[in-house]
Amino acid sequence: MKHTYEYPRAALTVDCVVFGFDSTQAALQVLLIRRGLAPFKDHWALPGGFVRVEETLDEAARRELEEETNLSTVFLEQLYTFGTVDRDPRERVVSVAYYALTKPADHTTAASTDAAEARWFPVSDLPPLAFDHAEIFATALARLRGKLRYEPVGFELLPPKFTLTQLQRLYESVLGTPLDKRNFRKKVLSHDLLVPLKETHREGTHRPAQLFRFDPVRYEKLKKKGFLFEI
Amino acid sequence: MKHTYEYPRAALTVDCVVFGFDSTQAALQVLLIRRGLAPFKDHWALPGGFVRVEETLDEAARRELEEETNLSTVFLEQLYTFGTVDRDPRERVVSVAYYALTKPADHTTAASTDAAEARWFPVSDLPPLAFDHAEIFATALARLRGKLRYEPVGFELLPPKFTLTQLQRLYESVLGTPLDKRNFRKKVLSHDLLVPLKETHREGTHRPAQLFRFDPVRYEKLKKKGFLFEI
DNA sequence: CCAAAAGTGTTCAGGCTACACCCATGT
DNA sequence: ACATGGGTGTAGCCTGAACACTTTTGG
Repeated sequence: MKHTYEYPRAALTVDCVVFGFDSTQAALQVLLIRRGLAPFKDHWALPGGFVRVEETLDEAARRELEEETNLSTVFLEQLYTFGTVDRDPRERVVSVAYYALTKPADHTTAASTDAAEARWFPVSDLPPLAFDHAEIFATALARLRGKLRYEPVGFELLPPKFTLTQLQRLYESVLGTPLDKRNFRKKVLSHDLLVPLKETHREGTHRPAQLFRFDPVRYEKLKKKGFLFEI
Repeated sequence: MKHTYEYPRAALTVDCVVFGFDSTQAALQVLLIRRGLAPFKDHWALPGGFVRVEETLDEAARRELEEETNLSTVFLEQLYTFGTVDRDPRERVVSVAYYALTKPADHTTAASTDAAEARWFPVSDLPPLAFDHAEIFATALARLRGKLRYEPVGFELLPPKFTLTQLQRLYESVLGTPLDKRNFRKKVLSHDLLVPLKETHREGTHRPAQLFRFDPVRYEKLKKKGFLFEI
């Protein structure tokens, strides 16, 4: 069935910048898919696709994420809308970009899916991207950096149980600067949002590390009182 | 001429939240237009309209602003894209919202224009708005509050020459809290971004106030060195 | 001389930075 | 016993908050 309008209309898509964190390599990563069709056939691109007329933008982003990368229940937030006229060579396409944060547990399921090839790349070493996806990615990374400083989103990138060193490595690789161990620990613990568990993380030939979990309930309470995370 | 597509497409619009500041009343204001057509006929709404297929989103926002309110050369930044399915009763409409900051000099020209009636309203006393424009406005105000704390955008709302008291009143009415006069002056002057002029602002029966201007060149230099405004 | 807003410094407390050593474990 | 990362405290500095009086003008 065809659809006819008085004036020409832009096509509307969503694109997602999906971040993941590899604790063993202490590297921030992005999920890309390889395009099977022209234009930019065989190039790497952000997962995304057309917005259906009966779904919201958020729903479209979540649907595409699930279809293309098999990820669900991730942190997802709208980023920016890209609307230069020639960003797609075929026709006018306006894209609402989102960024997503995923926990490592979801990673394995992510790669093993769908028709298109999906792969994690370290943000420090990305392949050339299709369309204006490099610009979208840069915007997302800048946003993640800003967000991480003021809101506790870092936990979205770690497993439910994590060590303070893992958290510090995450902050360091996102912000791109080394942080002082003692000051970092003092600061994050001072917020009283991390609950120490009765377990430890043992790995390698050294003292085991205390495991913590993030307390989202307590965070919601603090937020209502006009609280800033600030690290 | 008709335009036909394989799948139904959402219409794409831009809407602008235009802020102004009335120094004499120390009140933050928003520019609204009265709708001449259904739906929401005679309701107040944000200025905005359809995005043409050959113009970028930024261009569309600027064009609508000029057509509907006769404002040009204002600070304009993309805010958020609103895409719930039923936000427009007629059909699916996705709206890219912008917010704009205008200097008082532009205000007079703003009201006296175009077919539709345009008026400034204090943000503390808005009429009911059409569509989901109340939500868009709330998002814009929150964004302006955040932005003002970290970037020197306040000057976009003041005339080129202004007094420190005017600047303080602006901050107070946007942030919604009274500020300490001495601390405020110390802080803003410490950034070294305000240039004292050889003129004073005389008004009423009291000591005249020093006039300042903002130094955007110096700001650009500082910004490159990773500087934060922070007030 | 009175009313009204402009302009100006100091003190105190709390947070940020810098910094070095002992602890628990596996081999 | 040694190698490896885990874990801890303090002192100086700087920044933010609180706070009251003098100055300049017009009427």
